[in-house]
Amino acid sequence: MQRPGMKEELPKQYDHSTTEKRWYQFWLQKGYFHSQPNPQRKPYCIVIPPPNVTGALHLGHALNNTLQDILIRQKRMQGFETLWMPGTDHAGIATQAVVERRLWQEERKTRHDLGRAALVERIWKWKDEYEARILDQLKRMGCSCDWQRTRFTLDPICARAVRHSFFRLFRDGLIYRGKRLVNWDTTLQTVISDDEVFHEQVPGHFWYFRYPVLDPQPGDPPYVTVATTRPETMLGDTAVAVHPEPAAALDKAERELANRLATAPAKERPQLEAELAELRQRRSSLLPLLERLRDMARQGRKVLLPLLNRPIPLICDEWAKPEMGTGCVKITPAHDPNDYEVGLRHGLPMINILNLDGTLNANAGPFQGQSIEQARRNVVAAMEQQGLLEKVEDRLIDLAHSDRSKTPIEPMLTDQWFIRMERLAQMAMEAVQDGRIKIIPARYAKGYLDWLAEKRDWPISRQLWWGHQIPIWYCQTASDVELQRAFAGRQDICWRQDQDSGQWLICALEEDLPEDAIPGHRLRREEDVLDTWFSSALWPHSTLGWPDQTEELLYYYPTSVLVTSRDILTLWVARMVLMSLYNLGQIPFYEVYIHPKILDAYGETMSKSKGNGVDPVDVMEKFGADSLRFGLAYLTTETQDIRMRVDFECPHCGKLLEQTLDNRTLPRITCPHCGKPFATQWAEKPEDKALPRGPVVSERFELARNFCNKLWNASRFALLNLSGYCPAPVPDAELRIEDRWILSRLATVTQQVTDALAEYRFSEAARTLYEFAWDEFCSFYVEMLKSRLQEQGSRAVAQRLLAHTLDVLLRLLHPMVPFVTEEVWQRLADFAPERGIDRPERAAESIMIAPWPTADARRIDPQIEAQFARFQQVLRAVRDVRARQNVPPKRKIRFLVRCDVPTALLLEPMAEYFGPLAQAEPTGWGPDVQPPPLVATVATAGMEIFVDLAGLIDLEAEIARKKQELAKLQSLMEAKQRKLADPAFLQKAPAAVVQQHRQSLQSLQEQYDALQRWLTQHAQMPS
RNA sequence: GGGCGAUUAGCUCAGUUGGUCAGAGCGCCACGCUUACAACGUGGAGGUCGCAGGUUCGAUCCCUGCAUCGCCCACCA
Repeated sequence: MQRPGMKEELPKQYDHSTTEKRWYQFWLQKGYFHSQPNPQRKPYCIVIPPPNVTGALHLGHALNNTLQDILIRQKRMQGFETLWMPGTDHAGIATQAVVERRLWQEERKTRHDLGRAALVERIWKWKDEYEARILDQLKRMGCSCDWQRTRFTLDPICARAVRHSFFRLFRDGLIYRGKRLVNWDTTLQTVISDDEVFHEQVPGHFWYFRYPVLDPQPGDPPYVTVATTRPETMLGDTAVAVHPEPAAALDKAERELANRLATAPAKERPQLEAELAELRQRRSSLLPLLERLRDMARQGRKVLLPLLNRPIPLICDEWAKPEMGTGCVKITPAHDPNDYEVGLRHGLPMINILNLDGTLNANAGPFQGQSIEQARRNVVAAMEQQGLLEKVEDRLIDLAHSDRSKTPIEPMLTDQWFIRMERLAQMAMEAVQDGRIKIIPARYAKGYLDWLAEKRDWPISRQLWWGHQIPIWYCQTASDVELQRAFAGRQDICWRQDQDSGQWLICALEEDLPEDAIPGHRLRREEDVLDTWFSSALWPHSTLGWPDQTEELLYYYPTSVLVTSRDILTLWVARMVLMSLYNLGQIPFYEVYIHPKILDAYGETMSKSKGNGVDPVDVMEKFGADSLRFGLAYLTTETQDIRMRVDFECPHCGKLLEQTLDNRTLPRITCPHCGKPFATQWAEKPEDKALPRGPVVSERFELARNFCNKLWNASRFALLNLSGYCPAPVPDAELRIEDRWILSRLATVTQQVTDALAEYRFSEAARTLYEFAWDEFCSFYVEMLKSRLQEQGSRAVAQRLLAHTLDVLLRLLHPMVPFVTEEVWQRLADFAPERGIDRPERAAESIMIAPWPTADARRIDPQIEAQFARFQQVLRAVRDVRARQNVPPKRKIRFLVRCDVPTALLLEPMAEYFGPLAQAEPTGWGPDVQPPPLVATVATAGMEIFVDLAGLIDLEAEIARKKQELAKLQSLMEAKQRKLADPAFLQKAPAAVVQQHRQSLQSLQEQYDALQRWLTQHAQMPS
């Protein structure tokens, strides 16, 4: 394919809209993104953290993928065989929930109305739509993924890896089925993992219930009081617990409190003292009762569970804390995690009172069929009616909610599948502990290790329809012999007896089993699907073709780095590590880079549901993809999250309106500037949707947009001045000071950027390039080339240097701003197809595949850089005087520099640049210059600059200013002198530092003297 | 309760193996459309680097405590 056509004229402003699509197509058609195993090169591979197909990408994804593309593009230029594996995640619960919600909103249907197959079909449609949108977003950002390899966690390749992993785990006894108390989401009707639960404080109550004592003996209390925040659970109570050693427990609590009090800061003391007093009070009032109850429990006494009139035992268990509540605790093993443990310890019945939809079941007796809320009210009312409600307290309750449906979690006893973590977690910990996997920044390793150290078994079954169905078939009736006969010689089938139910659990590797796989018996397939993280955990190797030993797997694995944000370090990263170690005996990646999170102006993470999410496409349409990318890289520092104020942009008048907590979820907003309404992402009603949409953008991308424009214009200057360019080596002898300076700086910057990217210091790389390109290349070098390009004699060399410097700069910038650099690269090729000042070579047909620059250490010249800094100092001083004295811009001024001979020798060759850069003309430099009578002076270290201001100067103002400066210098000098008079400093500080301070004082003294001279001289002059 | 991070100019944030590094962008002020760029140029104002101690010849940087904010994990009948 030919290079796509470019408009001949160069617009003054860089127009991203006309270039981005063109070059992306060009790259695609050239096949640059595609990677094949190539033994001649080293591999570099990143697997994308697959975005959920739940919805479109927001700025957090944009950041994640920008950083990956920067790494990938740089490594590609560095000559690695570079593969960026793209794909998306089916995100089981989240996606099904979104589709179900929409089904309900639009058609008032539940998933049961539709049935499994139809619902799954709908979700596939949703997936197709959003996957396309997501991939399009990535492409617009310029991501150089190998699209030919795009995967989806439910596609056949991933599904095969899931089946193989499950089969191996099951065969090895690492997967089991068991009754467990799980987090039940009554809305979605599925179990969710602890990690999908969030806690929220809600106002609630503390109800005190009385349970009558059965057959009270003399001295027994008539009833036992227990407190609860969930009254309805009493229907499932199977015991009341009291501490076995209440006195000892109270002593211990008291000791602990006293210890805390001893070390507590004054502020917390009153609080602690109050607690201590209360504890002592409680001891005297409650202890006899608790000890009595303890004795009763030991005797096997019972209480009567009201409403259901079920006798339940009093038991002794340490879970009942005498210092809390009433000192006694009701035990509901089937609906509370702690009670469940108690139930296991005491062999208590576990009575489930809930149906899957959150209504009460037959075990709830008269409350059957009621919702939890109804039952709660009715239970309380009934207890009150029977005189068994002692009191009610208001209280804030930390309630567990489902992250997916936002409904309160009900702990529920159900059959679930688990993975034993003991061994797997250990392996995953060791991989990080022994340094095989490096987590960057290192502080995140702790969270990873702590989480794994708990080694809690991983619940992997979900009662969903969208996902990988668990490849298990149940058979109740067959015998072991029949199984062996039916599956004789089949390596791909294994089975085990379920401990609880006694039925066979049969696992099949790749083929699904028919109902009649065992003659004379019926098999029933497990309906549950696997937790989404199960397939995500396989992502690095499943996408490369495992379980087959594909060429790709052998070549690219382990992958180079995983780039992600900290919140899924455990959920995803840890699980990838352990599954990879289990399946392949290899780590999945060498490094894990954790990048910052993007927060809104209020410090909240961005999410679509909050309404503060920003579509990167909005940002790109306004600022361009390069600006999005550069802006994000510029903000990616090691410690800070990225806080970003976002604004609505009115589609009518273009003005910005800050997004606030109040307006961010409105479906339509009326622009306060022009009074016209526009739609937001929340628009659903037809009349809202018909309005033009107001995109959400952030002014934090302006810096990057301006930078791209600056780069564009510097390039534009180059292109306008390269006609007649002729490549040739430039010998050192032909280099001028400014050339040696820019080449030295270029080499330094090359090294700095290369190092920064190697260590994931994106912000530093971006800042280094920003400053070099703007403050050095544009502000000085290009300015100084202007006159050289005008003159025939110097033009050719100047062109070679210009082309070369721009060429290197473009390559260094390309990973961050791929589009504008390619646009310039291509145009540059028209004038200067061969570039370089040592040995000019033909430039690559695309900057994407041009070699990454290497720092030429030979060019680094600190002396020249220091000398050039001198020149800049003089220039700044002259400009300063001009501005201060309000010298009209076109008026030329003259100046002298009093300095030593070496400095004068340096300044000499720069003389001609003071004209174009400062409208100034040097009339002499050296130790013996004679300043004219009326001058403005600037004294800097080692130099005194006199600007001739005859007829221009505002003497009064200048004198006032000088006096101020004098005072400032004086205080600086005094501080210095004090320091240099301090024997401790002289004795202990390194000699070099002392010397530095001496020089510094001397220089201050010179400046001071110069000012003094000027003041004495001008004080007598008539103004 | 445990852990992690932050606190620097009006705003958003860099920075430091502890010694002229107190910086950038935006905003503000003054002057300029000078033949790459007003999305620009030149110059300027603006900060006892959260507070209090400590270590050190020397602390914005290291240590301790405190305050405020954010995040993660655990947990409260």
